[in-house]
Amino acid sequence: MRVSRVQAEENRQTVINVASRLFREHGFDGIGLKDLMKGAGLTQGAFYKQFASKEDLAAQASERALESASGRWSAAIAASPQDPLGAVIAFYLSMGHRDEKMDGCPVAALGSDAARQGTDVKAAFETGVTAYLEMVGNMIAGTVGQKTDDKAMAVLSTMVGALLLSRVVNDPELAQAFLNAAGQQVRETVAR
Amino acid sequence: MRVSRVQAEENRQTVINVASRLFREHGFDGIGLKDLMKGAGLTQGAFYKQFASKEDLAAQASERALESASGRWSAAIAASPQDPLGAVIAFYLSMGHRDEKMDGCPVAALGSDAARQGTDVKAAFETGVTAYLEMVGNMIAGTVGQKTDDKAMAVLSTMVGALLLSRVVNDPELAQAFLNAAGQQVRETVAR
DNA sequence: TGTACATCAGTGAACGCGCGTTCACTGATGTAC
DNA sequence: TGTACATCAGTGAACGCGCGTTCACTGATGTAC
Repeated sequence: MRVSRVQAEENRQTVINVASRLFREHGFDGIGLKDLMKGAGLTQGAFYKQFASKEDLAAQASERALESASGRWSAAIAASPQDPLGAVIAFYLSMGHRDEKMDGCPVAALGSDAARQGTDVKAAFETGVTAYLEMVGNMIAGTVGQKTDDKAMAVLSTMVGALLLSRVVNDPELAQAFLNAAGQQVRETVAR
Repeated sequence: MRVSRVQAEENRQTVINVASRLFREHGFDGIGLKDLMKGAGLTQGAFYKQFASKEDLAAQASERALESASGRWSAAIAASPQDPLGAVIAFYLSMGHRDEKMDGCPVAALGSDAARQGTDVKAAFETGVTAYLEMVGNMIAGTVGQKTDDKAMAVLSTMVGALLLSRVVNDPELAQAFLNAAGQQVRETVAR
């Protein structure tokens, strides 16, 4: 039956939020519309009243996931003004983050998938990644030497790569070693 | 009809080789057994005479992809004994590599997917990644300071992350900037 | 070496299933007067 | 403010399709003598 406009918009946002988590956990191809809608307390038939296609939702969910991840970075930075880099490293390069894809970095969780998607999904990632870069750039600004932008891109690359590598191996010790080595290099890069 | 044992083994290897390329291009969930077998000149019915399941093939194809990628590294290193690092950076952190997933690094192409797979696929990645690390470690051995293992892990993380990031954005200039920034940082890390 | 027979890699159709998408219908919401 | 009607978010079944897997069958290969 019909539902108020406010309720409909709320439902729409819930679907996007749920999808941003379930896509990160199972991949774009690893979860169907039926389960995505069920996660939001709706049935699959309602899907096409809100979204043009599954790929449309994938793009909006990617955007949401990246916003949410940005929020975690800025919260960590704001909470530790004396050592923002340490705070970011502590949550991003942790075994907890490795084992929790659903609420973690979308680039590590969905990067390989996103590379195969269309322009809209990549646009969402591009916007999100640019926001990450700005945040990282602000965090490390003031250091001398090499351009801040380059440093920010290198730092982000190292952190994303280490998290991804930590997830594709079984051995927790090797996973931890990647996270540690990346944290050390990031500190050195920023201090350089 | 029946085929000689030699031919059967040859067919099996062809399927693994084809799968190692098509999985990298489309993801584990993005291509079906019918197309994988067709790529090897066979029909889908023959699949279960050679493999226990699709996941079994995924594990073997992952192993093959990582071996093939390792071969490219060692070839680049062997071809440029005066500047092995430069040779590795030149092919790995290039727009050509960004645009060619099928023959490229399996960690960037399938890492997010592999993180969701079972123990066998991750074991293949772990073995391959360990081989990568040994090669990188040998390449940068002799440098002073921080442990070689840590440097190798940091270098690999940076390169994988930069390639992945270069692929999730639409803008070729931003993609190129990630590759450049990563190359620069890798050189500095190794020289440190 | 030659013959008879068992083996089994490969074929192609079929299985049940879940996918993304469409659609007729429902009934509360929103609008017009 | 109250009434009549149009709108449309959500339901649940159905669509065609391709998926991973199974299976009866084929006929060349490999083996036993």
